[in-house]
Amino acid sequence: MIDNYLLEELAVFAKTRTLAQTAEQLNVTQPTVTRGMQKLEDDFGVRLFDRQPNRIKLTETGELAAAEATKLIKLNLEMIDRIKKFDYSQHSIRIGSMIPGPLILLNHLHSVLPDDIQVEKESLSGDKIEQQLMRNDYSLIFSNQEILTSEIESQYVGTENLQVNLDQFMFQANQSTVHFQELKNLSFIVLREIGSWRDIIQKEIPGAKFLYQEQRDAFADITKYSNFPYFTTNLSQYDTILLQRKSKNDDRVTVPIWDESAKMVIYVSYLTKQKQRLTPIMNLIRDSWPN
Amino acid sequence: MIDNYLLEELAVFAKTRTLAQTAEQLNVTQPTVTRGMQKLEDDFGVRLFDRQPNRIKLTETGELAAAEATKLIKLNLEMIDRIKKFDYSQHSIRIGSMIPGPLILLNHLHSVLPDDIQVEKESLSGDKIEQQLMRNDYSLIFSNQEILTSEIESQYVGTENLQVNLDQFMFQANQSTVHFQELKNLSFIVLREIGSWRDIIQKEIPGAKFLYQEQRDAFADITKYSNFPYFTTNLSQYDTILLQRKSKNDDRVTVPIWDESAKMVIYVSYLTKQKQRLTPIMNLIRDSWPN
DNA sequence: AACAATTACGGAATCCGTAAAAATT
DNA sequence: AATTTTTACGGATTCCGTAATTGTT
Repeated sequence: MIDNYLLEELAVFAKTRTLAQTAEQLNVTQPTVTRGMQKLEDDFGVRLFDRQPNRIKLTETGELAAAEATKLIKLNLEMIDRIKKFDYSQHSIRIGSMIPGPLILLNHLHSVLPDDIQVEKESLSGDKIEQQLMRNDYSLIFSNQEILTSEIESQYVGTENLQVNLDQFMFQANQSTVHFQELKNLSFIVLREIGSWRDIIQKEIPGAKFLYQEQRDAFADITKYSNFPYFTTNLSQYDTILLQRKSKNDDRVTVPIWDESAKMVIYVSYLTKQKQRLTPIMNLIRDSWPN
Repeated sequence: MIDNYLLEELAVFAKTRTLAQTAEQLNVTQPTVTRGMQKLEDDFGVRLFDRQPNRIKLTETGELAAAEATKLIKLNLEMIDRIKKFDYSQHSIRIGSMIPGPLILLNHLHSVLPDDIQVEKESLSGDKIEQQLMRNDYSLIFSNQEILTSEIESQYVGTENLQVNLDQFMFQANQSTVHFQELKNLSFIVLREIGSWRDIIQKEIPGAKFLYQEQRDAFADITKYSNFPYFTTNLSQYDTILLQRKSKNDDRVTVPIWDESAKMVIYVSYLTKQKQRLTPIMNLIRDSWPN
């Protein structure tokens, strides 16, 4: 078997093409790399380099070896990552979500959550839920997808309903519910990270304009000093930042949106192997869900 | 990155389940393995073992790490093998064949073959020609298959014709040619390693019996002291062992078999990348082919 | 003159084996 | 009593950096 530090030197050399730069990139001296490549040839029992007094280059075999070495190093690092993440998943629970709603609820439940498990929350993008579970990036992922594979399953946790907050003097604000159609051609302030909701509002409201805002506090400010409508959901009642804003004078009226596409069924997905350990927290969330 | 010798210790421990046996299997002492596994945990930054004063076992994370380690070691060894074989294929030519005919011709050409390339000959079984070329197990493989992939191609080299050697007093021996049908219910002596020919004679000659012989010299003896018919081909004229036998009194008559299935079209397959280097020897063989 | 690779030498880090200890079966 | 793991200590190997050499551009 061949030592990894030699494979790494070879892999770097294949990029830099000189021993000096290889040494620099690895924070060692040139003689170290020289000896390393000599040892590598000795270990392989094969010529890997064409040597001239002032120049060294890979043979064809050397090129192949370098390519293989690069792969092996990558695999080694990926293995370490897999193991660390698996270990982490054994005593902690990382929770991700494709939409912000469940994370708001989790923040609200923070004090009730068990102490022995550490809960982290993060917003996900892309539809790589399966991969992220399989890689132990997360133990629980909330989304509007129900997943069932040989190693993954999902549970229903609740429904999230979109609401729009309208200035009290707008005529739509006097209704008990509203349809997307009735919001057409309006301009809205929207937080950038709202996951799957973004596609929905863009698709369903004709002629609407959206002012996307990255930062949450800036978003709060803009809503305060303007009368643009903005969106919330039935989970927003647990949003502490939003509650602080509400307490100050927000003259908007919250109106539920009645369309089917404004109702999102939320599932939580997880590795079936971990079901037992995750059941309590999933039950807690489902039980705490509004309505 | 994690050193391979530690991964190997872990992989072996996962099999033996005790540090003592691990040490024995690796030809080191127990303390070495103890320290190794401690260092491994330290390098990973993760608990891999449940330890009791007299007992040590893998945690779940440890089991995963051991499985991954086993894979990585295997990949490392396979890589070394690949590189050695590739290197060998750069300055030597290994030649394999699915049928013995071309190898007989090659033996005969031995003195004419270039000296700077070393030619080895071996009989192959199975239909893994592509794999064996891709792995650089062989540079040239003779068979009755024409292969064309993105990296492999084949060339026609000649046709091998089956003949049967019959006792001169048998009525079929008086014909200039013979059909498989006319050989029905006879018993033949056959060398075990005749590759694709075996299926053909078994299929085409009704009610025939075959006395298979492993060793070539024993085969020669049996033919000498019996009058069972046996098979040759148009390439057998270059078979030195067979020629020696012929010179002594073999009263058999060689009769070509006329069926289409007794004519085998022979191709040589190789990596397209190596075409240029292999062309001379392929031309030599094709030019030396009888007829 | 500047640069790249190699060699020589001494030091430092790592890895290993022996011996001994601790605890279990 | 025998087995298994662990610790302590000293030695040996290996690996590295500095300095100097060779040869090229």
